[in-house]
Amino acid sequence: MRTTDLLTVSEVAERSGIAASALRFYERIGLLDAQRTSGGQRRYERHVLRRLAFIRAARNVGLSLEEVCDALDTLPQGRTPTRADWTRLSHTWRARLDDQIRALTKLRDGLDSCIGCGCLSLKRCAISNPSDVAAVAGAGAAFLR
Amino acid sequence: MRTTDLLTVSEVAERSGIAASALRFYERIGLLDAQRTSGGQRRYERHVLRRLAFIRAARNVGLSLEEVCDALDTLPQGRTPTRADWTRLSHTWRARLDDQIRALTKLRDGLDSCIGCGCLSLKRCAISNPSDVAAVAGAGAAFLR
DNA sequence: GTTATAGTTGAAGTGAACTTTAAGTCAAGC
DNA sequence: GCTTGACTTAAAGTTCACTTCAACTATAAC
Repeated sequence: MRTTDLLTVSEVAERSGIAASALRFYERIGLLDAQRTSGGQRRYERHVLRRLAFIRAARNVGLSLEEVCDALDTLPQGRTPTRADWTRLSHTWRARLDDQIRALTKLRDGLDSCIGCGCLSLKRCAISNPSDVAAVAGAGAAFLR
Repeated sequence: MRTTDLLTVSEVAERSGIAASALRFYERIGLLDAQRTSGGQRRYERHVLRRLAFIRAARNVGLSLEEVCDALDTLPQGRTPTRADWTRLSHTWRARLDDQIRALTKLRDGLDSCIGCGCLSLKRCAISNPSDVAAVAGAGAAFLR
């Protein structure tokens, strides 16, 4: 095994928990960079692990890869993000999480009252009225697949 | 406009908020039934609106169409579901909603502590550790698209 | 130097949940 | 009875986020 400060694709895959094929895919859509050996193999700097953790966290929060791209584009290229950078970015997530939690809670409470009243009238029922949830869904984001 | 007790596909689409193409799709996968006119056009009974409200609510809660099929298959065919039927079904949803709310809340609180501590160490951070969320994601369900 | 393992590419495939298209048919109002 | 708008079908297309494939090449350990 090599002992440089650079990581191979399978090392990054294992450490990040993201499949090698996904790493190549991310590179193709411009979400991830890699150096190359003389033979053309990828070698990753360690900071990609943080970037990947960021990407995964963002995906968990319901952002699409496109949104992650946009978010990361607002970060300074090359330097480690400052606390201010991080705070700015995380505000988006925070708001999103709050919205999702609110919508789900409302859905749950609506469900409770349905059970409680036995109304069976789904079309008037809170749970079947998805306006709040729809507002949260945003532009085509897939959440928690 | 006709004045029978049956609804056309576009009427159902408008009242349910589900596109006509989706209604045809649902019929193809066995999720929805329709009578036919002598000429072959679909005519829906009014109770499909409740079924569709159910389907939409289930989708909002994160169930896949396959799961919705399974859920609806546990309901008695033909008769209006009783309160017991409804309670049984909604238990699944309730548990799911609780799980999702818990996971999202944990994620949000982890994010708060990241901002608070300025750690920037995403890989050790609660928000980048998706174990709880992953557990909620289930079998390929798309949530809040 | 040989060999096993890990890596490379572009292109095609996957699956969920639909939507769109094309070519034609039906129903309602006048 | 004719026109207009709504309806029908099967098949192909779409989007997202990847994965799989086939054919080939590089690297590391011995």
